[in-house]
Amino acid sequence: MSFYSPGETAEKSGFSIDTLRYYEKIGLLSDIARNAAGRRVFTDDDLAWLHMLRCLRETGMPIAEMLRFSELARGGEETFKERVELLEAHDRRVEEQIAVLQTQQKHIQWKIGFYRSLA
Amino acid sequence: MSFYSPGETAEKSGFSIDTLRYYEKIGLLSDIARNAAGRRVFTDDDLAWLHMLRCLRETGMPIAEMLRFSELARGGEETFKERVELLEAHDRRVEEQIAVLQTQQKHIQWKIGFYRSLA
DNA sequence: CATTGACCTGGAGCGCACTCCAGGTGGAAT
DNA sequence: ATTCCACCTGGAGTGCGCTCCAGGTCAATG
Repeated sequence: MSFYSPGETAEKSGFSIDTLRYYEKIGLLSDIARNAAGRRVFTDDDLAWLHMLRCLRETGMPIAEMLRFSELARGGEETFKERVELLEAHDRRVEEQIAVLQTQQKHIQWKIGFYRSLA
Repeated sequence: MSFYSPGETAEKSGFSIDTLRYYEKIGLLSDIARNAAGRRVFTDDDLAWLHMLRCLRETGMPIAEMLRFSELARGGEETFKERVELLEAHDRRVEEQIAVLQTQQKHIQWKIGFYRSLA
């Protein structure tokens, strides 16, 4: 079990088949193997990479930046520093997002309490 | 200081003038006063409402749902229950968003550590 | 009196991230 | 043998939330 059809991959990665095709087309996925019939065959490595992409997407990284990260990931060790910098910058943005959500969530909860107190 | 020009309102609310006009047009803002020249005049109440809208937007509520909330807010006390339900449902989504961000942030931080350990 | 600048309107345009579609292929099941 | 299904391609379309534009008004400033 280390090769996956597009359907299986969609299920495991949480991206739709259309999205997988789209990601390959724009260069987020490279060197996806094909079988004799021209169909995509995904490996465990592809799945791991998709897992990373999912993590970045769910934390709001724009596709343009994921593209930059993919380019770096295709490079060798000499891109480690830049990859770390990119991820650290993103990590700070995620931190900020969480802080905003927590602050605003307090407002919402206060508002709920306010309505409750009047009802 | 209880009347504000569109420019001041944009500055205080964090929405652009274009967005304020758009929000009025689609019905998120109602009964915005005008001066003799036909220009918008915002009140402290408008600002408070914009603050609420900002809170909902920053926590990812879609405009369609904010519209629903505005309708309820234009209603009287008899809509309190529904408003609370809407806000509570949203609160749960915000909770979920925060959880996702925190989980994924751990992955990012792990990845940073991983690259660091190889460098 | 001319210019400037903030604002007005209706409507078009944009950026992002998909998502859908038409038309076709190739292998497996009935 | 034919039906079915998952998949293929290039390209068009979608939904969201603004953002920009042309052309105009009005009050204040130099």
